[in-house]
Amino acid sequence: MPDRRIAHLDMDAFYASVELLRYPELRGLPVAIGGRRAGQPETLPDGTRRFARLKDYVGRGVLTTATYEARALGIHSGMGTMKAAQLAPEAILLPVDFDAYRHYSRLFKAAVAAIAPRIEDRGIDEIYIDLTDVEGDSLDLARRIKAAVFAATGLTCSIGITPNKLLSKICSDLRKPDGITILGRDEIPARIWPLPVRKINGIGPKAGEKLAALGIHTIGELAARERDFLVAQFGRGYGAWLHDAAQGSDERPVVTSSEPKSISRETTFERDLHPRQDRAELGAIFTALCERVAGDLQRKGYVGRKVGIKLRYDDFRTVTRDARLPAPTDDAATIRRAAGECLKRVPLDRRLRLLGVRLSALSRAGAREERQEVSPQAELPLDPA
DNA sequence: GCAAATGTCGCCGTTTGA
DNA sequence: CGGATCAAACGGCGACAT
Repeated sequence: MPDRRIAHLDMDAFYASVELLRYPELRGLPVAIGGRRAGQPETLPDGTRRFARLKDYVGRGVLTTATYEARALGIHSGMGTMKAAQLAPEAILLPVDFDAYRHYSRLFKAAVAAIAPRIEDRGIDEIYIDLTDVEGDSLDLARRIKAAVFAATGLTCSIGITPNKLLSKICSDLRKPDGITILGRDEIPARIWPLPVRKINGIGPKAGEKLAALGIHTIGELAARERDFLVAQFGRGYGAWLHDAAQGSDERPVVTSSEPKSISRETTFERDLHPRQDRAELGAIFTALCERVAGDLQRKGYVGRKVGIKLRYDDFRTVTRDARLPAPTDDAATIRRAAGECLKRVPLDRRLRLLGVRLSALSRAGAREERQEVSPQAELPLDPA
């Protein structure tokens, strides 16, 4: 099996960059994008716009993106908006507009597809591209793809090209923004091994901390460990995977189509709510979540057979419960009843900050389920009767 | 008195079917 | 009739990702 040629493309500060397309006067300024009703910009009679500042924000939201100017001030995605406001009170704050981001997402993906059709979707702002059978030099292709994306959207991206997804994902991040990084197997020791283990997609906070406790900080240090040692520390599956990843080996194919496994809605309340004191309010929120999930299912044409709930207590502990339905559904009232049953199985002795509803075990709504085998009577070999 | 929303996957203990 | 067994399914949950 000859080496593949896989690209990972990552849009630069995607949400923020889309916002800059419509508010060009913000270019060069620190700008952060935050959830909910972060103040909509207001247009003055003379046509100039007034923007909300981070310091004006009150609430419990987090930032989803920030421009590179804002990042220079210590702001990053996932950071509490209130906390970011302390670091950069004068930075501009904009609300998210997912419809706009989805629009530009489609545009950039279509532009890439015109050059290389084997694309794996990885969320709204990144993709893997299988370039193995595409004509042309890697650097040339990277330039062509970036030019096509810019022509279609006015947005820049960063690209890594290597023999597999693992390495390409690392590389697309090495020269950001607007960068290209091409790397062959022979360059792994020099370019990959010096990097921190956390650069590997799949090593998160927990594994990173455990590795650090073992004195393993760089990918090279991980690569130097015996496979058996890692298996002993992390278990058969994950230990072996860590070993392979550190060597830069990864055979996962580029997957060009997939079906959703679950559809969910969740919400964090303005303030923590008490299951008894705020019963009515919680009930209304719960019902609304079920209606929204049902709407999502219907719009996307799915029915689900498993209903699940998720709740987060005021101390941030999270619990889930789910239950199988007798038949798949996309009906809000049916979902609401099942979710209510799940809720009864969970201790409701303290305040809640979040509630969520999920449907899984999905199937397409259109295709009339072929009847389940229903002849339990016929096969009870343990019953001599 | 704080840390969003949505989704996937793997592990593990328990239940169930045979 | 009861016990033992094994695999699949289920349910809870943590880790990780964007």
